[in-house]
Amino acid sequence: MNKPADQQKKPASAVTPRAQDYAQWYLDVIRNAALAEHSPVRGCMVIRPHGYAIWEKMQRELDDRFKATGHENAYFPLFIPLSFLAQEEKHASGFAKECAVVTHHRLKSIDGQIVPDPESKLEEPLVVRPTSETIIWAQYKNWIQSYRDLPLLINQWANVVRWEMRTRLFLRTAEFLWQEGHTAHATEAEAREEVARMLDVYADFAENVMAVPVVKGAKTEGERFAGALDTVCIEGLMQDGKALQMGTSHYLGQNFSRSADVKFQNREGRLEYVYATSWGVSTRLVGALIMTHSDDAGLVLPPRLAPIQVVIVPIYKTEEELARTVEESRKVAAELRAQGVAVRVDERDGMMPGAKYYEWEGKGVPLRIEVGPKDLEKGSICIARRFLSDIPGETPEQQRKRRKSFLPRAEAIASIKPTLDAMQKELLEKARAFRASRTRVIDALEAYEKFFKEEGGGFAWVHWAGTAEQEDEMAKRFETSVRCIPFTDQLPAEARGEGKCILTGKPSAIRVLMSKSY
RNA sequence: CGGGGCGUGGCUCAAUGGUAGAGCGCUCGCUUGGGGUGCGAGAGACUCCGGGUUCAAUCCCCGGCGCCCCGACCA
Repeated sequence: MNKPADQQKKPASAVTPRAQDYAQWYLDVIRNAALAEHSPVRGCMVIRPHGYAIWEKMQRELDDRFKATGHENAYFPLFIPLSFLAQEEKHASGFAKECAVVTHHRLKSIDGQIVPDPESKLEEPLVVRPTSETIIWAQYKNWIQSYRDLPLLINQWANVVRWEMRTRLFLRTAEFLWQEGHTAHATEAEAREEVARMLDVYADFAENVMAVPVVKGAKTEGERFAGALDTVCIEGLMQDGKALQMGTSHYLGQNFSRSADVKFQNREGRLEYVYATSWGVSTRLVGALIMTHSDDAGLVLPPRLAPIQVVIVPIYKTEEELARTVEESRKVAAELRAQGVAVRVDERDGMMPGAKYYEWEGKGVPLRIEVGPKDLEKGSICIARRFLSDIPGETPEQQRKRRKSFLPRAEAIASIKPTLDAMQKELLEKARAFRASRTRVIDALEAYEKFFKEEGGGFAWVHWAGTAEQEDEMAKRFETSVRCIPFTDQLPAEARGEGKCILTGKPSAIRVLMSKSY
């Protein structure tokens, strides 16, 4: 059996599914599945059409939720004058090491070499936005005078640049796409409500759209956003046992309104600085999606994010059969589209059906319909699912058979939407079951070490009362960190209650989430 | 910025101190079609760059550049 070169060479992980190798297999999948690749510009990524289509679907789902919570979209400049960044001290030092800086505005040919024209040096360098707080708040100063102007609820879809030392496709690239919400409020309470509301939006999106279960909680001081008083986040668990921060929402207090001098006159007529929040998610979510659901056959996409939900493959021998099966395929496609299902008919000629199956499975299409001469005779349709929950001991061959079902035409078409909905739920359940199998409540360092060094790791609920230095110690010894201090309702029942810090033995009121992370 | 690995047709990789070969992909023809059809023909490479050793370097040595992986930094 001949296979394409990119699959002949199986990654080591397919043979030895060691957790550590597994992640690399997924990163490999990203490339092989033609979602994205690194661009010639160091550390940047090129998102290919199939990958971008997933991001577009994410955008639409998120944008609907932002609108539903009263937000509007706007756009602010890519370039930030250096002095703006210097205004908020902690913010500036937090981003200082990772900024791209524009210093000239013209090129010149000197001795055949194209170089920045020394004459064109900018008086003040411009920073390519690593995030937009400073430039947005410089605008808000003009937009906010009275309590009647508040709350100001704005979101921006944009690209940002962070010149990281080390990049990872989808998880950390020099340039990435994201959305950043920046809101202004009259009171602290209102701003804090906004912070919580948007985190809930993210959690809802992660679980119900991405089918990735998440833990909501607060960051420790060391992991907080530069310039924030409080950072809350959602944390997901990837299949290699590492945690991934999937979204953050920050309470900024009056830090940015003070440095940008944004005051409003309250009902009593007194001037006051406004209260700020910011929140964002990025194309990293596409990485999260892949690393949560993919299997050895390639991507697995939840139906709600699949750019193509159903692919129809006509099967034929003769010209005449080709005409008939293609015609029927198009009819079925039209009927499904009328129901709002995203369908693609794969009419490529000269390609074996099997080759098409492999390709679409690799790209994560949830359902495949096969329309062949036998179906036309019997008035039936063959439906094949991308995945099923595993039955222990089952061979791939057996599962392949189990994944296919032959139904009468009308019944088959009626079953598509319910099946997609069911698959969406199953995927979340599958991810939940995986997370549960890799989650431990741990009280002793020996068990902790064993969990992370021998058992593949995952989420550990442990009591913690250590200092920032002691967090570093845990990082050095076990490569783990405090992912978040969970909201109390996020703790599993067996992890509730007081106890003693796993490292210092000091009393602790609540367990925190510890894990290795990206 | 440290530690490791690798640079050979478009891709994935072989081989050899005497200037290269396969699979896939691509083009053409036939064949085939419910899980990666089969056959034939064809196009396509100054073996990353610079220097050294040698009668002779893609191979050995030194330097550079680039890429990948692992750490520190981070969404």
